[in-house]
Amino acid sequence: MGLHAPGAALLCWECFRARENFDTAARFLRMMTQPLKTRIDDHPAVSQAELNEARSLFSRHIKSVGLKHTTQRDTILETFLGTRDHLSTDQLLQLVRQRDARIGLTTVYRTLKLLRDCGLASEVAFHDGVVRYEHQHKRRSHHHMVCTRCGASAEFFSAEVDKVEKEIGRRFRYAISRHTFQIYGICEDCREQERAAQ
Amino acid sequence: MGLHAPGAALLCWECFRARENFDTAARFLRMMTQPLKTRIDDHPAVSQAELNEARSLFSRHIKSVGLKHTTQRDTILETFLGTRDHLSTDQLLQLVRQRDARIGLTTVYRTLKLLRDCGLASEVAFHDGVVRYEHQHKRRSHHHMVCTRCGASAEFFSAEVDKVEKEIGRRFRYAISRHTFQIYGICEDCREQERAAQ
DNA sequence: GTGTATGCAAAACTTTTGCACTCTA
DNA sequence: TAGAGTGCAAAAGTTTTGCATACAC
Repeated sequence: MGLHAPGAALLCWECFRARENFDTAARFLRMMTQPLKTRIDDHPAVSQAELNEARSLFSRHIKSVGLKHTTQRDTILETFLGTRDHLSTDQLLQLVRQRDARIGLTTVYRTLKLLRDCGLASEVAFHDGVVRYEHQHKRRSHHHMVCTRCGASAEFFSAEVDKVEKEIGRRFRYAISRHTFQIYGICEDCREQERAAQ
Repeated sequence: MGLHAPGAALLCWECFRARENFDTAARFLRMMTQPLKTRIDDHPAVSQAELNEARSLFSRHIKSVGLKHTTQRDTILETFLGTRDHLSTDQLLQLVRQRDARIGLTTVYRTLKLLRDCGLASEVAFHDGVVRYEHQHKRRSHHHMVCTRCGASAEFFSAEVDKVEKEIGRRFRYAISRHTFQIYGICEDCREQERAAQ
């Protein structure tokens, strides 16, 4: 959620309401008073073996397109694989800098695109103005259920959806590379808070 | 596709390749030499009756949140309903200005959000950095098949996907509002052009 | 040594906001 | 006529680019 005027959070309800419609104001206040929940998934921590495999996949890709191996790219790959959330580039930068404070934002942007190109990362759009990435190495096909109030996201799996994907590709004669399936709604916790607040 | 340096298209192949990896360069050149294809759907032109219905729905929404009816909002609604594509705010602005040249970008942004809030428009993200809108009035639930080379998009329908949506909502106890399901791939035409170019 | 990678600062681009003025109800 | 809407210009926020320097092969 791009927050263009951070000071706005300090406005009182009436002033805020005066500028925005009721819904927007209410949504914003709720957002400001709740921490962003983390991702729910079935994804275990990445093992040493998997890390090595990912590293060699990355190396191969880098060589195949005539680029070079660097310590920064390695650090970024490792940090990325160590996460479980859907990360914005900036969030990843913060984590990367805990390992090497001199790595720049641009490098993270460029490396994430490389990771995307070789299939280790995939972009997820949650309709809030920022591109997020999740790692994709050896993960099974999955989809997202997103709460539009608190930002919680849960993953789910569905053989039907995977079947539909193949079928539609065949029907339209597309060579399919990937899909994104997000369901948006309001989670139980948020609905309860809402009920309690009334 | 946000094109940050329009001059880049004038670079010769070697210079461009020197700066980007092969894939990026190739994709960019293809993109620059092909017109964006339009949307394929089952959506007939909006009838006068539907237009009136949409207008009254919009009016009701506007009143219910304490806002006011204006000619600009009317013009934008009508223009929007007259389209069939997935429009960026800027594209819609161009169309709107054919009817009234004095309407500003900001108003279009604000009005699209109102239309989204009352369910007449929905946001579609095709992973290219711009938010697009499509109109949603009386449309049946549908999903998108997108070509990542030429930008063509086709709609498809699937009872299974709709069933999965309900089922997942129940399982996670979410109150579902909407979903987005996009399948990405390369269409037959682009694959043929690619084969021919080799 | 040649050419790619990096990091900074600046630019590009989309979206939001502040404000003076206009219009709706 | 009070309060909301509009359009412009400026700001905010994300992503990309230019360039001098550092590094990999």
